[in-house]
Amino acid sequence: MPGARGQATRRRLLDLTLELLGRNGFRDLRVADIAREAGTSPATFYQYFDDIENALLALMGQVRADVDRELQAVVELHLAVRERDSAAASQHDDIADLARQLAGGFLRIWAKHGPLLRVVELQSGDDDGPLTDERKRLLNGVSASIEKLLLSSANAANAAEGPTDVEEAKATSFVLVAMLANVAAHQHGMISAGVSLEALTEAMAQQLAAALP
Amino acid sequence: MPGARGQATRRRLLDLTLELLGRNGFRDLRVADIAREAGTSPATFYQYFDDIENALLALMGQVRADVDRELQAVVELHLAVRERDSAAASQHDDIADLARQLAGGFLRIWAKHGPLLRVVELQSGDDDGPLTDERKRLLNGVSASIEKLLLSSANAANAAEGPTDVEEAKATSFVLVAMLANVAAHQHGMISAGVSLEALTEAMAQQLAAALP
Amino acid sequence: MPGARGQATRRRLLDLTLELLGRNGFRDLRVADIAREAGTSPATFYQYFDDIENALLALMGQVRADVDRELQAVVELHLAVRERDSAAASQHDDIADLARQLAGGFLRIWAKHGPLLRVVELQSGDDDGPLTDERKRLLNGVSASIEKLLLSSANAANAAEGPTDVEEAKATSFVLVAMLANVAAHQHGMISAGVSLEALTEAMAQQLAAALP
Amino acid sequence: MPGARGQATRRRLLDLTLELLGRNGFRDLRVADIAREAGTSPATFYQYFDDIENALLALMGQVRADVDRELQAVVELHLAVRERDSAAASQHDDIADLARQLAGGFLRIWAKHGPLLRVVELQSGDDDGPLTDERKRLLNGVSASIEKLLLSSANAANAAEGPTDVEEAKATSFVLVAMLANVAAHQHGMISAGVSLEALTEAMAQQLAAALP
DNA sequence: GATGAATGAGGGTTCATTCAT
DNA sequence: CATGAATGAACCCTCATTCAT
Repeated sequence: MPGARGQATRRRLLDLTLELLGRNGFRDLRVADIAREAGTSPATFYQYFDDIENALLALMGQVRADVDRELQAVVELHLAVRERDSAAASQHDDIADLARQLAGGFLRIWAKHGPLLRVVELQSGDDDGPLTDERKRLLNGVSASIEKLLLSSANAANAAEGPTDVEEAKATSFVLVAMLANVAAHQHGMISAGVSLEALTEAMAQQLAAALP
Repeated sequence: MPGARGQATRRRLLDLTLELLGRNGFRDLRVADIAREAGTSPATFYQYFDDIENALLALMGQVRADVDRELQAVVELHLAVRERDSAAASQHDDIADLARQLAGGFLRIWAKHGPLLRVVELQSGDDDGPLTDERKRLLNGVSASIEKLLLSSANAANAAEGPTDVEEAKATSFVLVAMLANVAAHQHGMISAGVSLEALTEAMAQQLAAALP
Repeated sequence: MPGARGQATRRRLLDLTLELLGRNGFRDLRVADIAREAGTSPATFYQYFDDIENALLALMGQVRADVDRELQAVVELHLAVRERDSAAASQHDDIADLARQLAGGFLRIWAKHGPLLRVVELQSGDDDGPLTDERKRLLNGVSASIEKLLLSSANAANAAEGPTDVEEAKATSFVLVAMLANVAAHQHGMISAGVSLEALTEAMAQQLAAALP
Repeated sequence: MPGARGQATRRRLLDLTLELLGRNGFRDLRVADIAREAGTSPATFYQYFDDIENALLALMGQVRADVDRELQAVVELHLAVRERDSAAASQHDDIADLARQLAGGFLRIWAKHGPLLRVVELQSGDDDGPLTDERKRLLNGVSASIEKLLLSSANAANAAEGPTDVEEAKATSFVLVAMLANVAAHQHGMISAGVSLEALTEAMAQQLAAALP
C-alpha cells in the first residue's frame, strides 16, 4: 500500500529510533527528537506509528529474524541431524560445537541489538504490554528448542522417568537461556572488567556443554 | 543529624517508594504519588531525597545487606572452611550444599527485592549513573568470592597454569552470577510457565556444582 | 523559517509580554499569564522563546531601533554637519538644539519603553546576562557618539593635549548619558513631584549644553 | 526589649542578607539561604523580620545614615556657611569643593551599598511599597538641599522672578541627583570600560559646578 | 505524503511560611 | 530564644498528540 517515498520516511524514522535509543536510553527517547533527527516532523512520525512502543515493536522484527537464524535454527539443525543419526548419542564434539555456536550467537545478537533488547527486558517486569510478549516469543523459541534437545537424549537413554523429566528439562533450558541472555546483555561491562570476549564465550560454552546431553 | 520524627517520615517515604515501585513499575513512579500515599506532601519528599533515583539508592542499602549476608558470606564461609581443612579438595557434598544455598539465596533475595533490582538492572547499560555503580558493587562482591573459590582449588590441583587461569576463573564467575541473577529476576515468569521453584533451584544448583571445584 | 500564522502568534506573545510587564512589573511576569492573555497556552510560549528573559531580549530589538533613530542618529547628524562646515566651531544655537533634541528623545523613548528599560537597568549590576549586554550596546552607542562630539571640538580647539583628553571625554560622555537615562527613567516620579516635562527637558538640555563644545 | 543573644542573631541575619544580596542578587535572595549561612533556621528569621523586604528595609537604616552624613550634611553645611557670609555669592572655590565632595560621596556610598541601592532603584518603578518610599526619602533629602542651594543664590542675585524659578530649581536638582546616582550606580561598569575613578569624579564635579551658583 | 502550529495534561521542583516542641 | 519538620500554593516546563493546510 505505501509508496516509495513513504517507505523511505518510515525507514529513516525506524533507524533514528534505534540510534537514539542507543544514544540516550529508553527514558530519554522522545518522538520530537526522533522526528527532528530524521529530518521530519513529529506529525509525520504519527503517520507511521501509533506511539514509540509501536516503533520499537517494528524494530523487533529484525531482532526476531536474527534470533531465529543464529540461535533457534542452530539448535533445530542439531536436533535434526541427531534424529537422522538416531542410534547413538550425539558426538561429544558436536555438542561442544553447538555450545560454542550458541554462546557466540547470543553475544553477537546482543552486541548488535543491545539497547533494544534491554528495553524489552525492562518492560518484562513492570507490565504485560506487547513488548513483554515479544520477549517471551523471542527467548521461548530458543529455550523450547533446548528443552527438546534435553528431552530427546533423555528419552533415548533411560526412557522410563515420567513427567518430572519434562519439568527438569524445562527448568534447565530456562536456566541456560537466562545465563546466555544475561551474559550477553552485560558483555560490555564484563569486558570492561577485564575478561576477553573469547574467555567469555568459552565459559558460556562450557556451562552449556556440561548441561547438554 | 536527624530527629526521631524526621527519621520516621523518611522511613515511611522509603517504604512507600518501594511499595509503589512494585505496584506500578518504575516508569509510573512519581514523587507526588509516593508523598500522598505516605501521608505527606511532595515538598516533604524533597527534604529527604534529591530525587526518586536517590531514594532508590537509599533502598539499595537494605538489598546490599541481604546480599552480603545471604550470598557473599556463604561463599566466604565455604572458603574459610576449606582453607582450614587444607589438605584435600572439598567434599562433593559440600559443593552441592553451597550450590543449593547460593541458588536459593539468589531466588529469595530477588523475590524480596525484585522490583528494585529490576530497575537497577534496567539502568545498567543505558547510563552510568549511581544505580549502575550500585549494581556492580552488588554483584561484583559475589562474583569475586566465586572467583576466589575457583582459583583456590585450581591452585591446589595443578599449580602450574599461568595467568590464563585467572581470566578463566573470572569469566566463569561472571557467567555463573549472570545465570543466578537472571533466573532469579525472571523466576516469576518461569514459574508461571510451569516450572516449580524447586526444579528451578535444582537446575541452578546443578549448573553451579558442575562449574565449582 | 516562520509561517505567517506563527509570526502572528509570536507577535501577540511579545505584545502581551510588554503589556503585562508594564501592568504587573517584572517580578510578577509569568509565562502562564502572558499565554492566557495572548489567547494561547504556556506550551506555545515555549515554542517561540526559551524563557521570559529571552522574550524581553526580543522586545529590546524595537527599543534599539528607536534609540538608534532618535538618539544616536541625531548626534551623528550633528557631527556630520559640523564636519562639513569644518572651519568654525559649531554655532551656539546648534548645540542648544542638539541638547534639547537629545533630552526630549531620551524622555520620549523612556516614556514609551519604560518598564522594559527599567528591567534591563535592574539586571545590569546583579549579573552579566544577555540583558546586561543589551543595555551596554544600547547606551554605549549614544555615549560613543557624544564622546566623538566632545573630542571633535577638543581637537579643533587645542590640538595638543594628549591621551588624558580621551579619558576625560569618555568620562563626560558617560556622565551625560547616565544623567539622561536616569532622569528619563524616573520622569514619572519627578513629574509627580511637581516638575513639568518642559522644565525637566530644559534642565537636562542645559546640563548637556554646558558640557558640549 | 531584646536580649543580647537575640541582638546578635538579628545582626547575623542582617549581615548575611546583605552579603547574599551582593553575591546572588535580589531575585535569588532566599530566606532559607540567609538562615543557613547565618547558622540558624528559617523559622528564626521570621522571629525578627516579617519577610525579606522587611530585612532590607532594616538594612536601609545604615544607608540612610551614610547618605545623611556624607551627602546631605555637606550641602547643608555649605548652605549654612554661605548664609553666615551672607553678602557675597559663594566663592568659586567653595563650589568646586562642594561639587567634588558630592561626587565623591555618591561614588563612595554606592560602592559600599550598591546591591542594596540597586534593589531600591528597581522596586521604584514596579510598585509603591515601603522600599519605594525609602528611596524617595533617601534621594529627596539630597535633592531638596541642592534645590535650596540653587534658590538661595537665585534669590540673592535677582530676587524678582516668580514661581518659575522654583520649578526650575527643582528640575535642576532632580537632574543633578539623577546624574550623580546613576553614575554612582554604574561606576563599576564605567571603570571596566576604561575610565578611572578620578576622571569620573572630575566629570561629575564639573557638571555639578556648572549648575550650582 | 508532509508538516507548521497549537495545546491539554501533568510532573518536577521550589519556597515562603507556620507550628509544636 | 531557637528550630526541626512539614506543607500549601505556585511556577516552570515538557511532551505526546492532534488538526488544518
